[in-house]
Amino acid sequence: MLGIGQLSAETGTKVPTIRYYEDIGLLPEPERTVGNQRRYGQQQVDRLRFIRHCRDMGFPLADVRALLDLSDDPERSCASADTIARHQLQEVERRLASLASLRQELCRMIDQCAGGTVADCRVIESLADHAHCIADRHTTPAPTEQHVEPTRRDPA
Amino acid sequence: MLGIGQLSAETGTKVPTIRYYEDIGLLPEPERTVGNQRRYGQQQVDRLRFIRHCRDMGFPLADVRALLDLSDDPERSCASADTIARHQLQEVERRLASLASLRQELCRMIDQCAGGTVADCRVIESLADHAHCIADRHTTPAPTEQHVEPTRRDPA
DNA sequence: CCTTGAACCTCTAGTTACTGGAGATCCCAT
DNA sequence: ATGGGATCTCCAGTAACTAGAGGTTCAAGG
Repeated sequence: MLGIGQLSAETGTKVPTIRYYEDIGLLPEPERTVGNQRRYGQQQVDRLRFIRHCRDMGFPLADVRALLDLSDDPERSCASADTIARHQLQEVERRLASLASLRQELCRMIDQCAGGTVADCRVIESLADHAHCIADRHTTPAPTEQHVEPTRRDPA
Repeated sequence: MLGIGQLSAETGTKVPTIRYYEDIGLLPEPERTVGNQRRYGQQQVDRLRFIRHCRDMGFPLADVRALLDLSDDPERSCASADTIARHQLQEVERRLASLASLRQELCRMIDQCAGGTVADCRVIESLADHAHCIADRHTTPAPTEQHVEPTRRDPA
């Protein structure tokens, strides 16, 4: 049986995060010592690792929850798991595309900056230059997108 | 002079967002009608467009604030604008790289799923399979990274 | 056996960048 | 004068944690 600190070290999850997962019902309430401290068994360790791996893959917690439900019931068809994963892949590809074009614009911006004062700085100027994005904006009613992936830690 | 709704339409910014920018001091308090309603002039329109464009480029609001300060004072050197932009570019490239590898893993996961029940689903299995990420985790103390870009709306 | 200090407990509040709703008020056209 | 849409303020909620205060508990050393 591990204490919360050990579980934290074992899975690379911060202690408050573990308690947070418990709060929102992703992790079941663990056993406690007489002194009210949490003790975790192997099952919990595995479950938390599953969660973390999902998060590393960019799945939002709602998806993680769905995937956990699925994995809790091995008899069910895995079709939904597949669907969730495919959806996530699409999401990732969408983001890749948008980041790529963003990169381009940033590069262009930076390349054009010759130094000097703000008055003739291309970076500022091209940020102030908006014609195209306004046009885009008005031609596309834009189904507002919300979800963002947290890149929660930096394994660099 | 525009009302807040017109400004909203003009810049593709939701009305509450405009008020929010005012609250946090990105937009100055506008004039008001006798009836206490906001009226905006061209300057404000430009400023809001600048902000939106920055946001579209993925700059966090703190950076937007810095860029606005710079553009308010055209005599200053544009070096800091350049620095901010370069930093943002790095950030974007970091994210691109991480998304690309994520994409790979998702693809691999999905390709291996042959259907059937959860018991032999590769998606679930490979999410449960954690050996490598744990290893990674322990070799890199990881300066926890925080900031996340919100991709605030979807011009797709 | 007792003490000390690290690890643990709960609870609250803060982060980023908005978004949504309630309930009241205003503006403009008919 | 009136009706309805736009606007006002304020409060709360979103995702996914993170941080701090102030108080216990555990394990090792003396």
